[in-house]
Amino acid sequence: MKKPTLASLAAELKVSRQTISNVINFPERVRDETRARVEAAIERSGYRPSAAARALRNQRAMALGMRLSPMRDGISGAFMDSFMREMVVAADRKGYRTVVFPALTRVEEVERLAELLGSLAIDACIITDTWTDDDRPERLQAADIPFVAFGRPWGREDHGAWVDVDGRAGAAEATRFLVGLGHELIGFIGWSDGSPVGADRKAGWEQELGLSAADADRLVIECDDLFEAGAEAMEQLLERGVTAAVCASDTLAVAAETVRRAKGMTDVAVVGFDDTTVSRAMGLPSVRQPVDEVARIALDLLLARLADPEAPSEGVLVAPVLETREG
Amino acid sequence: MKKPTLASLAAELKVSRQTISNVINFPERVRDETRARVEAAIERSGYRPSAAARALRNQRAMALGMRLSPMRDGISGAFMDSFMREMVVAADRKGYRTVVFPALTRVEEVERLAELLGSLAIDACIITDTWTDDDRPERLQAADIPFVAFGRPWGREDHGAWVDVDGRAGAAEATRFLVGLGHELIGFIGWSDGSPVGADRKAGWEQELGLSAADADRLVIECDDLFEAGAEAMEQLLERGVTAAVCASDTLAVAAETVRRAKGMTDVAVVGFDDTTVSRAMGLPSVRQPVDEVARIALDLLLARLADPEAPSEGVLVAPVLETREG
DNA sequence: GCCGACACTTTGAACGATCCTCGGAGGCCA
DNA sequence: TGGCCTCCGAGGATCGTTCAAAGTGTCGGC
Repeated sequence: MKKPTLASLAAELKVSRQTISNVINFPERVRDETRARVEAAIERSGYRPSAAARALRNQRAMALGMRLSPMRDGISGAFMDSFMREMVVAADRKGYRTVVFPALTRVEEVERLAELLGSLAIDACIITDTWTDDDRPERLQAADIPFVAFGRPWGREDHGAWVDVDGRAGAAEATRFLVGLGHELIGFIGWSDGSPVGADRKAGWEQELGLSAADADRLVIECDDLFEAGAEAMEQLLERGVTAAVCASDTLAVAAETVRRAKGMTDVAVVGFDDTTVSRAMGLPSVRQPVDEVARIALDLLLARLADPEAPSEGVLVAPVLETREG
Repeated sequence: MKKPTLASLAAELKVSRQTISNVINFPERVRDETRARVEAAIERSGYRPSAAARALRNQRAMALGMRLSPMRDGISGAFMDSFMREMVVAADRKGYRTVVFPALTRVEEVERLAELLGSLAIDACIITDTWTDDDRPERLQAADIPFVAFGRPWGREDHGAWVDVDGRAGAAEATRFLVGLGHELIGFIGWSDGSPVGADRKAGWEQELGLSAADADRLVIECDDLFEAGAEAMEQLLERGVTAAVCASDTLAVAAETVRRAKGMTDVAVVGFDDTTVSRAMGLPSVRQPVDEVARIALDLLLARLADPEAPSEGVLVAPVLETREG
């Protein structure tokens, strides 16, 4: 028993290929009785349209490409994985498959995407982890590769379509939460890697407290996004009299919280970022990035672009949510 | 400037399509001079063979399918993600793309795979997280879907091709390591979910110590794979006089280590499982599953199966490595 | 000078789905 | 009854690649 095709099914049912094709793609064009008969035959035979033939004929792969983001250190490292999950789910709902591929550098990423698009294996792509002066957007535009970015155009003019989470607002909300708990000296533990995302979060904290530059400097510690470094940073902040800390990641927050617990300081509070399983398990407040919403919006932007390549590209900023772990 | 195809390139170079095809697929069939000319033209024009047309003609998608494993709790949750990474890298090296898709249940996973295979979007698949009485292997066999499993056939007879890591040997090695450090009362913190993987690791510890059933019971605590539960378990083990603990995961091990540090017990030791970034950062010994090797072997088995569907299926057990964090 | 051997190269025919054009059946109105 | 329109379906052409088979041209041997 060979795999059924449009032609074989058509011969069997004594209708034309076109009729079956219509049943699948434009059911309203076919008479009810015929449609029912064809649908039954499709069901019975287990016929599945060949994605390859479709792609060839329609010049549409119905697939999206996405680089497998490199392994990250720390507890928050799984964050991009969860975004990828949501992206794949969203694409799936719209009938798009997702092709993942490895790449060591941004340049290689763009090369691979060009290859996949050129060979009609994907129609468009999603890029993540935009950075200051990231040149992928312009490379992709130059190569005519439709894309959407998770991450805004840090220091760029035109950047194509993008979605991002307002980290500044999230950090500000976390800070307000701590102020609401009665804290007055609230520190910030951030990243020392020059990440624009980290700078944005720090800005939210700073803005909310309206600190003088000198005070801000005293209350900030920037370090690697690692457990040990975070613990060290918390020790230092506590020595400086701080009673609460906003952290740029859950990795740092979990470390800070561990220090707090070790010292039994029940009047000290910590807020993290990314709402990871670990902070959730520890009952640690954390700023959640709504990845599902981000993925949905990103996909909508991408599909809009595919539908009308001439349309101007948009950027969307999504508000994060502080999970306070209360009631 | 449209996208070049075999035919357009051939016309431009005044050679036939087949010649260009040969340059790409069987370079030795083409005269050196012609080949050089064609290669230059390919380079210059940026020609890329259409994956869709190839798949259609060859009835080979040159792609593998893999379910996006559901989000896991805990620090070790990222483990399957790292396996997926290695799998994608290995496939890529052999010229295979990887298509990922979501699925809520094992049954849905198999359905999606059948659909992808039927529509010529993939040629084969990889399944992970095999469980006691997992019926995916037989479903896949019934549907004639080539596959390889990461995970052995727990309680099954014929299971097709598989690769797994010898968790029992890993736990035994961890235990030997602790014995070598002079520990005599070594406990085990495991999972309470009935996982065969967990049982295997526990068996390795038990076997190495040659305990009586009563003693073993007293030295084992099984709980959820969560930080809080692991910390609680460690507290209890310490009360029972244990001086070292083998843990079924890094999540539990990090929790146990945190308890140890909080109590300042420098003569107590903990060993984890999965060699995650967190345990690495804490300098905690951990049993590493060589995912890259597993992925390579899994892919080899899968490709062998595709090359010769009649060949008997194999199972391979890979030895894990204890990372002692010493010099 | 003819033949076969050999090394390349070309041509036609698939792979399976969809677009496009066209034809037949039936209904409606004059 | 004839003309016209609508609704469905039929068949050819097409997407870009590769296989199979047939076609060129060159050379040596007899």
